[in-house]
Amino acid sequence: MSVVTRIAPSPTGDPHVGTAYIGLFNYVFAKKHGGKFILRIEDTDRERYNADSEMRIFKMMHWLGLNPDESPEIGGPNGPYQQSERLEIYKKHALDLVESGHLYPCFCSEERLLKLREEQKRRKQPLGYDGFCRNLSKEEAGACMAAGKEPYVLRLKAPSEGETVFRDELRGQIRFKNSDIRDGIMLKSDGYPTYHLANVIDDHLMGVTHVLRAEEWITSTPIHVLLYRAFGWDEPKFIHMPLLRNPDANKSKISKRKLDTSVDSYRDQGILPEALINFLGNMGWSMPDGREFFGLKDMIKEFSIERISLGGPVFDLKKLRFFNARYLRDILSLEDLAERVKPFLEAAGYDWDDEDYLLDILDILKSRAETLTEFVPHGAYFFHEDFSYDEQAKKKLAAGQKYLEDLEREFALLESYDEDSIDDLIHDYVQSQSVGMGKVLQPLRAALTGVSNSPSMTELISVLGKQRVLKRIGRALSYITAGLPDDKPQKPEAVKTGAVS
RNA sequence: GGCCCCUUCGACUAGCGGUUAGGUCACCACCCUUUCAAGGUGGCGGCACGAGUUCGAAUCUCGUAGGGGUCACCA
Repeated sequence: MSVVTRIAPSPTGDPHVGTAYIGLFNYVFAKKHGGKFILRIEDTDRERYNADSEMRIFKMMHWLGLNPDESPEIGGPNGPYQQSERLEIYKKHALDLVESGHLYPCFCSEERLLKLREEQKRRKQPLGYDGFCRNLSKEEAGACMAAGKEPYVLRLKAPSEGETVFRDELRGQIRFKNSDIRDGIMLKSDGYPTYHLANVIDDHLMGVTHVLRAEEWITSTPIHVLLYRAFGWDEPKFIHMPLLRNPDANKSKISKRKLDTSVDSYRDQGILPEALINFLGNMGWSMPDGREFFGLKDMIKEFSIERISLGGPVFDLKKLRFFNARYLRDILSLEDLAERVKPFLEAAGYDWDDEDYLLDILDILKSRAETLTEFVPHGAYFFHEDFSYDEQAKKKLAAGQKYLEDLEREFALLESYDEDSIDDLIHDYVQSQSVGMGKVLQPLRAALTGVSNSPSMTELISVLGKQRVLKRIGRALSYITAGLPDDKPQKPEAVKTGAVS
């Protein structure tokens, strides 16, 4: 049997990390077994529908490398892949179930339902439909329709006795008493199906063999099972993944209010898709050999659902950033890194003479950045000559005037401008002055960067090049003696972003 | 509240009857070092609890507790 899985997001807002998470496992599971991965859009809630969101879901999947084999974008043999375009299919199947007595029309008004719910709450009874329309005869139903009691809905006629048992591949048998299964609405009065109906019909028609979805669906699985059986269809295998959790005390289900759940937002913050995938791959799953760094291909190679753990994993930003940092400094090639960083630098208004200069900069900056965006503040002084000096730097400059004057001369005379020569020059000079390295290098750092923390001076001097170095020392010296023409108090942020007034 | 699921360091996890309970993030210390990182070394810290099964339980069973999910004309 060939494996078919699917991700079925609802386009109602920002592309969600939960979609990415479940999408990842569906994708990997399908590919592991040489099967197909389908992207289906569940847009049956026209109140919350958002066309922009749908586009962004497609983009997210591509960005993450979770490319579906069938989708609204690329089509496929079992389309359409947007549920809003499958209304006739649902209607036909729903009517079949009415015919066979598994679904029944319900004419109850919203007011009655509301009242019923309040009454149940007041009496502390279990909530749910009371079956008022459950046993209407055909004649009575017809009379209701004739009396203009439309629109009406179609409800599931859940068995009142016995139990519904199904198997979760990770948890084993799960049983529900049928009396606990409510007569839920399957077809809404606007002609759209609810999740349960649409999901079952589509999964069957699209040949889905394995339903990997979040644990929150376990309680509605018996409804789905009842539907499969009512249709006379084989059930797929159910695999319920643990729920991603908020990092709060209780570890509640991941939510927008407590955590940034937008994949787009992480992308904009400079998180790499590889890092996000890798991070998500470690949530509730582990490599057989304990490896923590792996890509999609590795995960496909080693994947098995037996290694899924069921405790809900907390979505920990710190660990995500750690993964991202590892990709930035150790896993991506310098050239690859450059391509990823460029859009962020360009957006900040930076430009550079040549590619090699950029590569050099990234090489010495990459162990200091956890996200792509951090290259912008960290790299500010590489791209502008008119940076300001922060308070620390100003103090260092004032204390180091003599050293700067000497070094300006020394560097001007330096013939071979490479790291070794620079290193020698500095060491010789420091020795000649009989002072600590810091006494000399801190003012120099201030002069070259405007800040008091930076990469190694030798690297910096080498990467900046002789011209810039001399120019900057000169500028610093004139600042010391005269103050810069625009020597206004600078906010630290101004330095960070590279913006100079 | 009913029903369902879950439970190993603060977080992510390894473990699937016999281990000094291992690794990673975070945190702390030290080393390296001109500063900031990175890196190296070490440290802190855990089997929710109680019974039972067994020669032997983190691992199996039951109970208790705790947490989560779900009870919509949302998915």
